[in-house]
Amino acid sequence: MKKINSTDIDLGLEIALTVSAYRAAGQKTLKIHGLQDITREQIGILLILSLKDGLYQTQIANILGKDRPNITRMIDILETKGFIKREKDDSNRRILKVYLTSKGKEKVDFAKPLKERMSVAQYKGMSDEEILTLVSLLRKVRKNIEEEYDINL
Amino acid sequence: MKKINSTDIDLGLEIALTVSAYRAAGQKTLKIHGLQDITREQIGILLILSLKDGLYQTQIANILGKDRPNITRMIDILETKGFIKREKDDSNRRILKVYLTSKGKEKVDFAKPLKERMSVAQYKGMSDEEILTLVSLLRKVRKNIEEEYDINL
DNA sequence: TCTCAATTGTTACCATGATAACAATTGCTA
DNA sequence: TAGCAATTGTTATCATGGTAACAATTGAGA
Repeated sequence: MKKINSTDIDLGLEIALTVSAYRAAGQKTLKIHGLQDITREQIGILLILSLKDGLYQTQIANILGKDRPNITRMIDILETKGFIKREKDDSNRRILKVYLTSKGKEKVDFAKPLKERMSVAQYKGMSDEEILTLVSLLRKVRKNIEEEYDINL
Repeated sequence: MKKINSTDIDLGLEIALTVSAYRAAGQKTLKIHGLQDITREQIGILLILSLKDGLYQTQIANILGKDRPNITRMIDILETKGFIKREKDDSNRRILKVYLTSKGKEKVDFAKPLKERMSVAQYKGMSDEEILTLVSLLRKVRKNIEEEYDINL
């Protein structure tokens, strides 16, 4: 039983390392299943659209916590590859609504079980209560930082 | 009181959003304090070296969970800006040991209190036990993923 | 000793994270 | 209604995340 002192912990680093693990796992999964034509981040966009098609770019950016320039770039790539299409909205000509194509729907159907596997694996040996505790504490830390530094993501 | 179901949570997204908050807070802090000549990630390297000077690049990469190409690039930048210097090691001519310059030490001395402020702020309203629980659960998730996907960071 | 695999740092390449600045559009308000 | 601020998407720029491939070096084993 190792004893940890909370002041010895670099929580930011711990979280960054966890993100690295997710990324590595995601990329390995894509490679194993032959999904070389798309990235983990791009699939994130397709997954969002599979839940709610026709979101416009800023909405996608907000959901995923990314900037608009990033979304523009990724959507460019996804459109070039034929996974999504952009459509102008007559009621507000500033926005571009984004829709999955049939090719995009196929891709997301293929990818969903892979994500599901990770969802299950990450919680191995953890109770439902522990999971909720983890998320709750994580959100608290995030809220603390956002308030202290006046950040609105 | 909102009731959350663990299957409704996208933990990967939660963690990614938390990282975004850290990044935004860090960058905002750097800007406010006029540290426009360096980034949060670069300061991370300086901080590591302030704890243990003379590490070689792969060691730094392992500590920070980054790839060697990334470290090469960042060290290039830090060396160009005069914050660190590389030195060959005669006992092993493959490695390059990295040392803080006096300019680098100044920078890290300036940055340390800023990091300290974030360390305190992030835990606002949390008990020591909660902090340890959070880290413990976070590490468990990371370990689960690393084992399931055979990842060695 | 010779050979070959592993390690270290590098380069090249692509995708993402982030900021600043811009045009087009919308909407508030004086 | 005229003007101006806010919103949306885009472009350009720099830094980081990640992979593949490479040269130099090291080290272990035949």
